[in-house]
This record gives sequence, C-alpha cells and structure tokens, in this order.
Amino acid sequence: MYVCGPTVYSNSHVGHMVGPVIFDTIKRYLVYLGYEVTWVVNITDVDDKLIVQAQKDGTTVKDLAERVTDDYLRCLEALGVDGIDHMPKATEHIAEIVAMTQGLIDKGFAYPSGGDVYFDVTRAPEYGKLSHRDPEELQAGARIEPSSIKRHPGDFALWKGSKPGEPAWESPWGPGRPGWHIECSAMSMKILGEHFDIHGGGLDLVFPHHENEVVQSESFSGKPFATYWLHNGLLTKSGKKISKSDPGTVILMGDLLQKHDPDTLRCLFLASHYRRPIDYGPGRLDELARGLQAFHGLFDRFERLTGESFHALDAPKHKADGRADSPIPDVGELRDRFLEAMDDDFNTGGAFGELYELVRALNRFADSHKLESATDPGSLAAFRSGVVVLKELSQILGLFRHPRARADSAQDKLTAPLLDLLVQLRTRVRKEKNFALADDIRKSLAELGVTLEDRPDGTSWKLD
RNA sequence: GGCGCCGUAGCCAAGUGGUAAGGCAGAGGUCUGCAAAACCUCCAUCGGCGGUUCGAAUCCGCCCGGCGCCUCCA
Repeated sequence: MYVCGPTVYSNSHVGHMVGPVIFDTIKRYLVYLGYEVTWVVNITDVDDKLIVQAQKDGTTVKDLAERVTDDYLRCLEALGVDGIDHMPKATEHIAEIVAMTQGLIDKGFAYPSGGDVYFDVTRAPEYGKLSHRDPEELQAGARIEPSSIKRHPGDFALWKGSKPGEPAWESPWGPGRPGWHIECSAMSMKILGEHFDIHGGGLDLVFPHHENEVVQSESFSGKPFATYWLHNGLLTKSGKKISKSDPGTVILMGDLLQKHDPDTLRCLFLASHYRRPIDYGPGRLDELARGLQAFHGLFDRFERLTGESFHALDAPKHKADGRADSPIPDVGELRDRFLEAMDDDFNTGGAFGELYELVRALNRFADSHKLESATDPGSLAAFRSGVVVLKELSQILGLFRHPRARADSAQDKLTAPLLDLLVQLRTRVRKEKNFALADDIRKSLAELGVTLEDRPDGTSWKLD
C-alpha cells in the first residue's frame, strides 16, 4: 500500500492528517483480517516550493525539509499513526529516479528538452484514464501554461534542469532535480514492486499527480500499476478547502494537538466515510469530545469494578482470534455489524456508530446485573469479556490507545490525595444527613472543575 | 466550458430498492437525600418536481443549492 505523503515545505495542517489516519485505520483492519500489509508513505523533500520557502526563511532546502518532516512525524505519532513501514525520501532516490527517466526516454515515452526531461503524453493513449480526462481537451482548458520547450501542453517534467544556486544532482541531461511526480513512481516501484495493491492519497491528487504516476509507471514497466485507488475526501473549513495556498484556511495540526485529545481528532476523520469531505467548523471537536465521554465513563466504570485498566487490556489482534459470541445480549451481533461496516469499503462512520451501541449494551448489562453492589463473579466475568470486545474493535479504529491526558495538572502529588480527603469528609457529613454542607462541597468543587459522583459503592471524583 | 462529488432531524452523520444506525443539542422518565453518571422513552420520510417499480432516501430525467479537480495542494 502506497500513500502520497507531504511535500515538506511547511508544517502540517489538519488536512494533511486525514489520509494518514484513514489509511492507518485501513491497514489496521486489513491486518486484523489477516493480510500482510506493507505501507509506504513518501516524503517529497525537493521541489520548487521548498526552494522558494528556504530562500524566504534564509535557510537551506535540507534544513527546511528536516524541520518540516519532524513536525509531520510528531503529528503522526500523536495521532497514533504507527503502521507506516517505509518513508522514503525523494533526495535519497535520485539514482532510481534518473534510471527511470532514462528508461522512459529509451522506450520513447519521454524526451529531453532544454536541460529538462518531459513525458510525452501523446505516446500514451491511455493517459487520462484515472481522472477521466482527454488530453486533447486539456488543451481546451487553456490553463496549462504554454511552453516552447514542451511538445504538447500536457507534457509534464520528469526532470528539471537547475539554475545556479538551486539543489542539483548530476544526470545525463545536466545538473537538475526530479520533477514532481516521478519520485512516487520510482520509490513505490523500488519498495513495493512494479505492481501493488493499494494506492491512496487525497482527492486533490487525482489529477495531475496520480494520473501522471500511472502513465509513467505503466509506460516504464509495461505492467498495471496499482490495483485499487483510494482517494480520501478533503478537509474544509466553513465549506472552503484547507490549502497551503490559501493561508486563511490553514489550521496547524500542531496547534490542534495542544488543545485536543488525539482520539477526538481521530474521530473527526473517522466519523464519516473516507471519501466524503469533512468540514471543520467551530465546536465540532468539542462536540466529538463530549460524545467520547461515554467511552471514558465506561472505562472508569470497568476500572472501578475490576481494578483493571481498559488501556492495559489484552484484546484479540486478529479476527480469527476474536469471539463471535458473548454472554451479554447484542455484543456478538454488534461486533458482526461493526465488521460488516468495515467490510463495506471501510465504512468507519457506520462502524463507529456500532461502537456506541456496544457501550450502551455493556452499561445496560452492568446496570441490570447491579455490578456495583453485587459480587457475582460470573456476571463480572461476562462484563469483562464484553469490554474486551470493545477493546478489540477500538483497536481497529486506533482509538483509546492511552488514557486520556488530563487538561490540568492532576498528576501532581497533592491533588489526588486532597480530593480523596475531601470526599471522605463529605461522606461523613452525608452520613450525618448534613446535605447542605455536602452539597456546598460538591458545588465548590464543581466550580474548580471537579465532578463528584455518588454511587451505591461510594463516591468518586473526576476532573474535566 | 470539461470531469467528478455532495444535499438525510437544530447541528454532525450511517444507510444506496422493502416502510430511516449512531453522536451532539433538546424534552420526559427510572435511579439518587438532591445531583452526576448510567439506563429507558420521545424528537426526520430523506433539496424540489416528474418518471420506473407491487414498493425508492436508495434507480432514471429535469431543476435548485453547495463543493472539488482541470494550476501548487493531503
């Protein structure tokens, strides 16, 4: 599986993470089903944009690329995108790119011109098949800049001759750098072979990038390139596409990660089908976070009842190891429905809905069996097995990998013991039926962001 | 102008031929000393108009509205 990664000239915005999270989930699911998946995401670290930006910043292309790549990797890690097997860089594959370019010239699909090398789209009758475009009509669009060194306006550069001061590598056509599309063909071919199963990327890459990848790859190898093309919908902000070339729309991923839980952000991308556009509007993330509370409520409940942490649970990693049946009503069926949704073109939105139903089924079971007050080992074990199913399915979506980070500093040594102490005192007050004082304590704590929950088996506190 | 996508409750969203998942918000209820949490119940006929069909949100046509690509873009 090959997914187009970023051109690293400026830090990642939210939109850049849609694809990685979606394809991370797709890989998780394929692995869950028992497939072996090798996932490649490229880093394009040389290109006109980088040259311009580096000059603006007064730095080198190399430094800029490294800095932006680091930001990208940090975002991936924060979001739990950990299934990428290879991240090849264009600058480390110049030899392959040159060889492929030469091969295309030898086969008559490309021609050198003025220090550049262009792919000749008229030599590939199938050009346009991916994006349903007719090369002749591309001319009619007239938005392609005319160039005297190109034979056909639709021809695209495989190799660009360099001007003095620009990053350059030696080649049979003089010093230069790769064109934009060739690195993906060269690197996917090197790592995955001439033909592979899945190629992904944003919807905005269909043309010209993927179209060009297909022609140059198939012209070179004579074999079909990717079997399946998956294009994820784009992120919009108030209806407008988020794009680096439209600075008003850019929302930096790094900024969002400061304020929001990674699970919330994953849900933003997974709550709807991957092909649909996702609109990022005000309050959207808060809304999702409120919804996620139900899960955390169940995790807390599970921990109170069993002493085990949901996050430490060991759940089946493969479908074959999971259990289809459950002593708890609906659990087996909900698991089936979750998997059916995923089987249907990775319908994460539908699958996500089943997860909520599963939470409700588990709470319903815990309520009806009075798990808080009874000590029936059988019921507790059944509850636990149901929670394991929840964990099994959550893992597929890459959710709830870690306990939620508290927004405050509850981790300090004093807060928890002090709150415990207050709760103890309040419990005594309540026993004495001094509800006015007990309610005062609860109200004051609420103002500090501490919520108290009185249960049959005691009182617990939680921080917002 | 060409290619393509979308329009489901106040908001987000699944469903693509058999009488509408789920989430947020809202209303009522159970539990509770009161709350919180949890659970239960309620809240849409699917942009509009025609057509096909025993039957359509789901298929076809037209119209209205929004968006993307055709130029760098995840």
